[in-house]
Amino acid sequence: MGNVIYIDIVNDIKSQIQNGLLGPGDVILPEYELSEKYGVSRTTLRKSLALLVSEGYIYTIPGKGNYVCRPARKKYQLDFDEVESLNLELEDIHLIDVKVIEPRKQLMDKLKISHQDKVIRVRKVFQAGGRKVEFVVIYLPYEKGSPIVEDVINFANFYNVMEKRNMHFQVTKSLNIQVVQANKTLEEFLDVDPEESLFLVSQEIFSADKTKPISYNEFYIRTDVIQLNGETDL
Amino acid sequence: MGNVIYIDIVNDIKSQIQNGLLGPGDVILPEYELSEKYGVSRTTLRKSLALLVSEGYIYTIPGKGNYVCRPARKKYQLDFDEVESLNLELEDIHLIDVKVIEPRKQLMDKLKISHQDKVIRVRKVFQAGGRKVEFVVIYLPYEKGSPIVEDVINFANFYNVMEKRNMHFQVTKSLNIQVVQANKTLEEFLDVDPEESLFLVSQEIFSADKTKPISYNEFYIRTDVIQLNGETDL
DNA sequence: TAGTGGTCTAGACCACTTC
DNA sequence: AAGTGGTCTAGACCACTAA
Repeated sequence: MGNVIYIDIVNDIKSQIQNGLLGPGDVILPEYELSEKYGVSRTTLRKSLALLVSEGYIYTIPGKGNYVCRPARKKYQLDFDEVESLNLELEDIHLIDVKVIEPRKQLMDKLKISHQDKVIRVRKVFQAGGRKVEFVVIYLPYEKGSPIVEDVINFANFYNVMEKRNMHFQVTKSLNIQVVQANKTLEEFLDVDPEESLFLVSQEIFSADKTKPISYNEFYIRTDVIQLNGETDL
Repeated sequence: MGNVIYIDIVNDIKSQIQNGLLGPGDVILPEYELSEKYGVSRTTLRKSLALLVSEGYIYTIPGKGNYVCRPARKKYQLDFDEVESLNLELEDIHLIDVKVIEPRKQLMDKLKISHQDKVIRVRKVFQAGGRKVEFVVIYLPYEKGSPIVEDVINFANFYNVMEKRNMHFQVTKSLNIQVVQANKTLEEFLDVDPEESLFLVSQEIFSADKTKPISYNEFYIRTDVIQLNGETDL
């Protein structure tokens, strides 16, 4: 009984779903009947339905009708940033090396490049709390004279690179989170014990249309300096 | 140049933002001016703006105007389910015990209960690939005669409990992901080596309005049987 | 062919911000 | 008081689905 009609309608339909009055897969009354039932215009009624769709309660099949979704809420909003997700304040970023390398199979796959193409590899170590906490490897497809490499070297995270270059919202990113055992490289650059467990977050950055890979990154993080949080989104 | 006007407008404004023609914090033209500029009704124009808001490109201040967001895309859509996120097919669920316990401080905090309240603790072990891979601890506020306990015991994940009880979309959940060292309990029930690293996913389940805690759960998972994936959402 | 959702209009009234 | 976004209407035409 708020003062906004379309919200009232949303809540009414929600409660019908929650009470089991409307079960998963059921068809909802057609829009014009609903608009009559609630005594509102079809436009307003459709605004309510749009909200219910965006919140995952119903889905629409054009030409057929609106249907109740089955409950499937496994989605969480996760926040990850290679710098800001650390529990400690970053004290230093040390550049290990920048090298043009020949890609291995896995990398060729990730960056969608061929055997002849070259890749720029940037490796860094982040220091916090008086010790090395994160080992970062950034892979970029090699393009002659591309100025982005310098930015990647100089800035802590890709967000800053984007901001500097005025790249707004042009990328999509994906993450893979796992735990791996330290290898020789990690022992050397991160000062960890042999076979110590480390968080490995692999990140792929694409152009907005998901066709052109921009970068593939690996973040090896000490397990005691990071925890990730997620929340269901409405 | 599609055949849907409001999508064209969305793309036009998007490209203005991406080209830097519209910078973060800038005010967009007022709605009635935009509707004139594009030659559409204000209703249609507003549909475009609503889309841009939901995709994180702009935000609105009522009575003032629409503003361009600063780029801040650290959000990922993460999928987690205590059963389906495993790399292996689940073979067996073994119930260890069900016990009414007195809550410690941390648990009192999580479940928002007092010192006198009791808590039901359910512990299970999941088996896959011929070995124990996941140790599950479920905490529920004790309510006399609550039938939910039985469901929690019998079903593999909370999703199934919800489905059986016709609880549709009534909860919000949050996750915390970290890596912990095995303790005596884990050594015993999960057959892991002393101090072996384990994924720990802590899950809080609330009522939809986030006021009433329904359950607090801990999932200890062998690091080699799980990896989590996230993707930026548009 | 009838029913459904998808798009769009032209205009109305309101609440809030700013001056 | 003027300008802004928020809500709502009553109707139109279209594309798709199903019988």
